[in-house]
Amino acid sequence: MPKLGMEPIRKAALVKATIVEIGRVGSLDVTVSQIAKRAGMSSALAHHYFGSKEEMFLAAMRHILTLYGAEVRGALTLAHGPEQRLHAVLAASFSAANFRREAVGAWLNFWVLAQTVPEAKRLLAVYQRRLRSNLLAGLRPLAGDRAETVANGLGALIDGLYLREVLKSGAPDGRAAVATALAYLNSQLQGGDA
Amino acid sequence: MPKLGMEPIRKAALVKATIVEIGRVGSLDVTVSQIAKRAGMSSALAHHYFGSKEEMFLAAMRHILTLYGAEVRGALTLAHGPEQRLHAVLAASFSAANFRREAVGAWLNFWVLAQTVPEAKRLLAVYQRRLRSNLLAGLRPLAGDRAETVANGLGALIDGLYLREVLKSGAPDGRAAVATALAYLNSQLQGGDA
DNA sequence: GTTTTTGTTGATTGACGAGTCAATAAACTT
DNA sequence: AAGTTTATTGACTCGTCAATCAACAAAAAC
Repeated sequence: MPKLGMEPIRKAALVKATIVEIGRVGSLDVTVSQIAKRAGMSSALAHHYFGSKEEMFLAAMRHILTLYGAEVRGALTLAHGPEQRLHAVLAASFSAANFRREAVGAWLNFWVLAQTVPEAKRLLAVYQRRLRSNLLAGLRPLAGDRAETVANGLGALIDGLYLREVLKSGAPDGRAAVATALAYLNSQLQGGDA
Repeated sequence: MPKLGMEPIRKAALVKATIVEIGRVGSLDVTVSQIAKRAGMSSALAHHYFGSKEEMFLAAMRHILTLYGAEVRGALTLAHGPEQRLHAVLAASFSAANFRREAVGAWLNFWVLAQTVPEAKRLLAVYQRRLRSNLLAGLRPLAGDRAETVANGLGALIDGLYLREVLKSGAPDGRAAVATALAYLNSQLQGGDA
């Protein structure tokens, strides 16, 4: 009973399942069969649509980055003025969605993947450039020619805070992370060159 | 020709080989045979001494953390006064040794491992506590009751800067990372609560 | 209405890998 | 010297898994 036009549906289901399985197992040691089963199809079909497991990983990574980008963009449309825009970026970075098991597993493992798979490294670079550009847009009116420096530090701080929240024992606390990042921001904006 | 007392020698060689192989492959997808071969013995012997691959990973992680701890301690003995002590911690965190392929592979993969292996998470927690305590010792004389807050941010910033240096395309630049961290520090110390 | 395209899977291939075991040998113990 | 402990490995077990293939089915095209 082959309904036509299944390809996008199947692919979307596989991408979703890939992310869920990576989160469940906590590593890239997931089998195509596991993924396919969760997506409700045979492993042969998964190979049919993606060709290889690595392609599935990369598609999953693209999806994660797309989701994050959409969240940031959504938050930005509601923000007025540089301060609010910066706050929106921070809030999106530490949103509950990013602390779900699937997202955490995806991010940590994609960092590992970026070491060896050039396309993964490229995708991460795209994300970092976008984050940087968003930060700069908010920072330039506030920090002038120091905007670049502050953006560098703030970008790294975001990643570092995320890592800590994710690896610590209790439940992650996005609000605390936002507060720490804002404290950094304020002191950089006040202090001048220091 | 079994010389006695081989156990510590073999174990040390295996730990070293484990770290090198993880760095070479860029993931935990290394086989015991690869590790054993690099350490100059049969895979059976590796199993004889460690029992399982996971034990090898954990021993390697302990070793990496020990090395890092030693480097920090070494830098601290030469430092006089809070400022120098803080600088020593930063310099040790972004030393050339930590940017070698093996160390990078180890850290990234241990973060992943910490998601699912409790002992790995415990070891990382130990490292973070030590880093925090070292930072606090330097910060308390300078920041008073804000030392805790600053230490939190600085610890996260260190991890984040490391991640960025490691994932970026060119050669990592430890000096720039130290500079960024110092800028954070100075503005936090000047600005007060902001 | 036959050929082509799209969807789908069970079965298979070919390879690899963690962990075990039996066997060998040298050193220490008594 | 007989027995025990330590060192060491080749061969093996048992399992897994990515990727391929042959085959079947339905829709679309011609």
